[in-house]
Amino acid sequence: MAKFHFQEGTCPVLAVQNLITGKWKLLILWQLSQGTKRFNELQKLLPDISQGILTHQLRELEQDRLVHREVYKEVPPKVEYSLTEIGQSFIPVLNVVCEWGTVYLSNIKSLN
Amino acid sequence: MAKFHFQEGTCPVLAVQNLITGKWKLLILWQLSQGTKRFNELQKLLPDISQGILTHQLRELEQDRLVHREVYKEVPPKVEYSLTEIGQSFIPVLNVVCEWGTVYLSNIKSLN
DNA sequence: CTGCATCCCGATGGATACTG
DNA sequence: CAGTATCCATCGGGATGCAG
Repeated sequence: MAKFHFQEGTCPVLAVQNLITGKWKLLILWQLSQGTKRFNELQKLLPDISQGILTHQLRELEQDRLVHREVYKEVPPKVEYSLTEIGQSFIPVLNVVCEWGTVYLSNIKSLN
Repeated sequence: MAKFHFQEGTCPVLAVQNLITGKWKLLILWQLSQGTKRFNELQKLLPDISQGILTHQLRELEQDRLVHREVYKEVPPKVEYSLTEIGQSFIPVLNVVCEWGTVYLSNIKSLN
C-alpha cells in the first residue's frame, strides 16, 4: 500500500480514501447521519443498492468502526444501524462534501 | 443511478462519491493541490500506482473538470497537470478530509 | 518523456433464491 | 425482517510492450 511521502507513517488521506471507496459508502453514512435506521429503512432509502451489497458495505463500515450494529433478539428480528462516536465525528466532513457537491453540480450544469 | 430521495434532482453526495471513487483520486488531487506537477513527478510521488492507472484516473479527473492537462509541444514531450478552478475549490474539502483522517487514525490506533 | 494498447486478474457490484 | 448463499457481470487495477 502507498505511503504518504510528505509525512512519515500512514497517510490520512489514503485512510479516508479506503474508508469511502465503495460505491455507496458516503450515501449510507449520510443516511445514518440523519438518525438510527433499521435495515429495511435503509433499503427503502437506497433503492438502487441490492440487499447483499448493502449488508456487505454495512459490515465494512462496522469493521472500520464508523457504524454500530444493534441486534434485538426478537421475533420478527430487528436490527438497527447507527453511527458510532467516530462515525458521528465524520458528519462535518459529510456536510462539507455535500456543500461542495452542490456547488460542483451547478458549476458543471452551467458549463454544459 | 440512485437519486437522493431527500432532495429533488441529483444528489450532491452521490456526485462526490462518483468523483472520488477510484483508488487514488483523493491522493492525486492532494498532490496537485500542492502545485502543478508533471506526469513524471506524479509517478514519483505515487510510486504504488501503475502508469496506466495514473493516466486513466487523470483522464477521468480531467473529464470531471477537476484537473487541467497542459501539453507542451516540445521534444522531449512535457505534460503538466494542475487543478482547475473547480479543482481548487475542492482543496478545503481535502483539508477537512485530511484532518479528520488524522484523528481517525489515532483513534483507531488507540483502540487496538 | 509521455502515455496509449493489450491482456490478465481479482475485487466489487448485482440478481435471485433460500433461511432462521 | 434481516439476512446468507450462489452465481454472474462488470469494473478497477496492474504488467508489459509499443509509439509519437
